Amino acid sequence: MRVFWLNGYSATSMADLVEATGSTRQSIYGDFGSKHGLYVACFDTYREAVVAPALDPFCKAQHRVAAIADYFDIQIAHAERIGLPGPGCLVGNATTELAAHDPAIGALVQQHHRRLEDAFASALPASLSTTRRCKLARFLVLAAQGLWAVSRVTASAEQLRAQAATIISMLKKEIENDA
Amino acid sequence: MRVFWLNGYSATSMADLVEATGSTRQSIYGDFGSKHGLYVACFDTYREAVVAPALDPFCKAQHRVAAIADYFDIQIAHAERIGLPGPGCLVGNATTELAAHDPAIGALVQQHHRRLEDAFASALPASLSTTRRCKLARFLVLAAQGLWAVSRVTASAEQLRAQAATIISMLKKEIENDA
DNA sequence: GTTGTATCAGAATGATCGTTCTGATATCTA
DNA sequence: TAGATATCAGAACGATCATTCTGATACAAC
Repeated sequence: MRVFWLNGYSATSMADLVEATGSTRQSIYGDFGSKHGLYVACFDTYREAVVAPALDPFCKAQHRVAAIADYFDIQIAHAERIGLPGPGCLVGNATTELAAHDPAIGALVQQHHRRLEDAFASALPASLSTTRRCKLARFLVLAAQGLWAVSRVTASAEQLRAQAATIISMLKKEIENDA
Repeated sequence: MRVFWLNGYSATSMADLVEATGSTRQSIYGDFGSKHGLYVACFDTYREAVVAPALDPFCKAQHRVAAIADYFDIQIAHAERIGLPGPGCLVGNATTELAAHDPAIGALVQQHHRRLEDAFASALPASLSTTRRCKLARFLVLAAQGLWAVSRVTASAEQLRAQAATIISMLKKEIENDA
């Protein structure tokens, strides 16, 4: 997963995957059928191991805008730990590299966006209308994608934090204005 | 350029390029030296043929926030004309696919970001402080990247326009708040 | 008309790709 | 211990990759 995440699908060879997993070609083909099958499995793993924990706070406490700020903070801290410029978001990378040409991946990406959007929407104040919450949540999904893209070219975690702060600050102003 | 733009670097073969250009292998290698050389040349062409015209209004009239809205509108209209889901932004695609592994491309991407940031900053009101304008301009670069990423998975130009409208609306609220 | 120079399509090249096959080694069952 | 079953490293496969080479064709100048 880490290799796909960092290098993308096309630039990753089967030899890279064998080396990175410490497994064998035979086992990989036995378990996943093909390079593409392994990629899809990595996509699932990413969802469970990276996305789900990050979205967990959104389920536990609703209507808590701070959860959104936490989400960005945690993701940036994670990127910083891995090293910047970093791999960004596996789904974000798949969006630009594969989504248009691979319907299966395209569907997974859209599903991920919906999930992220729902999580963001649930964190927004109950006082806002559903359509309003939806609109802001969509904006946050877009902002998140932009942030991971930037994280692939910048070495500065501080810049990412500043960007996230701007996003959150703008969001709060929107909410205040609606109230 | 169009082939690289749509399919990315790795997924584009020399055969694809020969077919798309109507040229010959020999000519391509004679003029650009390698696939990579051609890609860099396409990057330059993209800058001149796509980015420069889009940024032109920013040079002509400064401190005009409407220029930012126009920028998004024009780019979305262009994407709609090409067909959605579309190729997004060549630079944005290069950011996720190549920037981390190819220093030359990484530098070009950063340079593009700076140029975009400067353009956005120049459109913001003179009443704002330089640091404030810089911060908002950086946000807009991030938002633009997010928007082109979304444009690679959505078939709806209307959704893109709605997203752009949200961004502009938030920006205006920020500006009002600062005044 | 002949010679020199581009330009051309397409074959050749070595490398690498994803995928499969081949035995050898290890692990388990009885 | 004997036999069946996984698991292993690595060779082999055809396809495709970027790149180079080969002649043939078209056009230039003299």
